[in-house]
This record gives sequence, C-alpha cells and structure tokens, in this order.
Amino acid sequence: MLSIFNTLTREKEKFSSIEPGKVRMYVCGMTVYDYCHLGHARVLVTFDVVARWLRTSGFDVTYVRNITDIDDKIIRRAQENGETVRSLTDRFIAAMHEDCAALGVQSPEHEPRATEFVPQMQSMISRLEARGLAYLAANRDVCFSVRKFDGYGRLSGKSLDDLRAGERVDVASDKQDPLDFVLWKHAREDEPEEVKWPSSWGAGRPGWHIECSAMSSELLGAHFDIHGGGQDLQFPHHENEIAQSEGANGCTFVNYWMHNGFVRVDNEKMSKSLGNFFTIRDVLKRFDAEVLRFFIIRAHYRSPLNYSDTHLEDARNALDRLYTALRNVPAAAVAADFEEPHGRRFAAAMDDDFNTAEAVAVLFDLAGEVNRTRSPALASQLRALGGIVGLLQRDPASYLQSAAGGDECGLSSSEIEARIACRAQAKKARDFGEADRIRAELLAAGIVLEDGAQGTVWRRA
RNA sequence: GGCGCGAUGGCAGAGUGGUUAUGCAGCGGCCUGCAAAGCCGUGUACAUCGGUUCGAUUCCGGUUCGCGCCUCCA
Repeated sequence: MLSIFNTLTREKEKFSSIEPGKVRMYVCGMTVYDYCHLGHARVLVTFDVVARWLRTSGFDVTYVRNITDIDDKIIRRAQENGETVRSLTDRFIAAMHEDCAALGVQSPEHEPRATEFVPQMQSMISRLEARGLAYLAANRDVCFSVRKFDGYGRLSGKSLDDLRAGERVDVASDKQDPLDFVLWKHAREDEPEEVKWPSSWGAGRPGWHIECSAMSSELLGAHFDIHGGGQDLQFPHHENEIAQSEGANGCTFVNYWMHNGFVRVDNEKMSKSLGNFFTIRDVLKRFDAEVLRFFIIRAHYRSPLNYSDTHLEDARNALDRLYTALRNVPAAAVAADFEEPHGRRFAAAMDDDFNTAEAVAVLFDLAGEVNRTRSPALASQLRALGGIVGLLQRDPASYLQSAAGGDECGLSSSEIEARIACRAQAKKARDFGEADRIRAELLAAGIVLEDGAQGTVWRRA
C-alpha cells in the first residue's frame, strides 16, 4: 500500500486514486530559455521514478509535464539573442529532451506548451472574472484577487496577514492587494508581435500561473490525483494554481501535492538567480548519466542533495559495485519478483513515500548476495529491481569500460585487448615482470585489469 | 520580522523507543604468481540541555547552528 507525503497536510497519507486503477499526475516542468541544470534533473528524475513506480504498482498513469514557453525571461533572452521566441524555445526544448534521454527519463503522456493553450487560459480567466475573483487593473493587467479566495495560503502554511508582499521587492501599485497576481499581462509596445494574443481585455499574454491551471484542467480534468514540482514552487506558484483552479472550477483541485528538495552547492540552494548552477550537460561531460541518475535516486526526494565532484565520484564507485556483480554473474531480462525477500523489501521501501534511498540499499544487499551465491536468478532479480528505478539496464562490461566525457584514456578497446594478449603471452612464459609492466602501463592510462578463471577482463579505473 | 525544514560514524545517506541500514573511504584476513574483483572481519554514529519512560538517536520542550520560503526560480 503506497503512502505519499502530502505537502497539503504535511503528513504521509495512504494513497488512493480518484478513479480506481488510474492515476492522473501533473508536474511543473521547465521554463525553456536555457539549458537544464541539476535542479531540473532532480525534478525530472524524481517524478520519473514516481510515474514508474505507480505503473509498476499497476496503475494506468497519465503523466503531464508542462513546458513554459512564454514568459518575461524568454522574451528578454530572445531579444538579446536577436532570435524569435519560437526558435529560442524550440532549441531549448530539444536540448531538454536530449538531457531527459541521457538520464533515462521516460516521456510523459503529455508535454503541453503554454502557447498552445492560450484560449483555455482565457476562458478560465473569464470564469474567474465572472465569479468575482479577477479584476481588470488600471494598467490593463487582469489580476487575481487573493483575498476573495477562501483558503489562500493553505498549501504553503502562510496566512495572508503574515505575508509581507513588497518586503523585498517593490509592488506594482495597480494591484488592489500587493499579493494579487497577474492572470493576463497587457501587451507592451516594445514586445514582439509573436507574444501578443488578442483578448477581451486587449492584446496581451498569459501570466505564469494560469497556464498550469488551464493545461492540467484541459488534459487531466478539474480534479486530479497528484501534482508535483520543486519545493520553490510551493509558494506562490502552486498556491496560486489552487486559487485559480478551484476558483474557476468550483471543486477540489488536487488530492496529493508532492515537492522535491533542492540541489545544493556548498550548502546553498542551486539556482539561476544565485548563478551557482551546473547544467546537466556540463556534468555529463565528466560523469556518466546513469551515475548522475543514481546520485539523485540514492537520496530521498524530499531531502536536500548536495552536489560536488567528490559526491559524484562516490556515486560512481557505488554504482560500479552493482554493475560488477551483474558482470560477474549472468542476469536474464525478467520481471521483478515481489515475493522474493529483496523484492518485498524493495516494494515496501518504494511504497513508503518513494524511499529510493532504502530501495537502493536493498539493491546493494542483493548484490552482496549475488556475489556470494553466484545465483543467476538473484542477478536477474537485481537487474529487474534496478530497472524499476531506471538503473542497471546496460551491458555491465560495457558500462564498466565506458569513460564519461573527458575521461578518455586514449586507448581503443582493440589496443587494450592487444596489450592484454601480450600480457597473456608473458604470463604463460612466466615472465611476471613483463606482465606487471603491461598492467602498470594500462593502469597509468586508466585501465584496470582483472585476471579471472576465464582470462583477463578490463574496466576503467 | 513571519512561516517552515533539518542537525546521524572520515564522507554520503536511510531508519528505529530496547537487537547490523546501505554505499564510499580506511584497517586486518582469505583468494591471487602479484594484483584487481569478490568474500570474511573491523568503527562505544546519532548537535546540545532538560523532560516522559524500565529503557530515547528515535517521543516532548528549550538552546545552538545550518538551510529554505515570504520576489522569478525545479
């Protein structure tokens, strides 16, 4: 029985879906004006694991992860680059898909782009207006009237009177209340035509929050099971989504809210504004993508995750151990067995609010068992359980021989095999001096040799 | 200022009212021509001060420190 920590109640709750056997899930995805960084990697992997586990548990999952392709920063960046918004966003969407593929993140059922749902957003804004929750401000922006929505602040645990809008930033004076947020932004003269949509309030473009309300409602219905995203979206973005969706649709919006923790650098949040971020592709130049995925999965999704090269190296060494067990004992591609003791523990861990740290620990216990027993059945189970969280599906020998990005040793595998053959000759002639010399030479090039009963195998250091 | 989260062995990171997390690194041993891999063994870890309890790292309260949200951010 799956339990999920629900941000709304700050408790783990038994999960039960609205429609039996089906789960509808929405996750806030990327604003596409730059490459994805490790914080994005964490959301992508975290909710990929959630979707995978729900499917493994037998649910028919409809997973929607949106793409924000219209926004102040996108417009600014496009102008700086001297390109259209569309060409900028297309480019970074393609880059994001490359990153996802590398990380083994499966495609969601729907990946809606905000610009393709403007009519739905307008209709939602109209309904909010009709219900007296939205107003046209003096500057021609349409704003949501936060004080008119009962329960605003419930998700983030904030009370309206405690929130000090403007404490850190000047507030636009056209709003009736500093906390009101924009639903529809009136068009500015200096903005390109491609970001202006006609509307009954005049030409303009949607505010950020409305897209998620409109797209989730369009693709999943007014009331769905799980809504996820990074912790930083809890307030105000998700709070505003609730206000808009429940305000417009008049029913409960979401049953379970999930928020993943931040990636940190030097104990500080990794973020664009702080400038302390590493892009996924930067990291993949030096580390295998599966190592990065393993690094993320190894911690619980709600805990902070500190990034450093040392920690990635640690993760790589750990993942090597798993693959080494699979290299040494043949594993068949079978389905996971949840009756077998490790399978039971693994499932129990995943059912406990997606405790991947515990599930990974089971993988290591199983690897030890595989090494001791040399049991192909257990090795197959290891491969199958790993597969559930998107790990351990590659050929073990080639994983262990692969060098990520810049760590190339400069020797081709045929050159390495040739050196191994020379060494075998030397060993046969009991010329251990020469054999050791070859081994040392390869080690200097980052290649480790392992002599076994069936000959010598190699792997990267 | 308001609200919230956290503090676990050298490092990373789960978890639990009383009994081994797990991984990396280290040390000793087995195996090996020697190694590597693997196996076996090995560390009085639970910020601090009180309280509850037969017993607390685990529950409650205070303190200290760290982090986050209150502004765009995954």
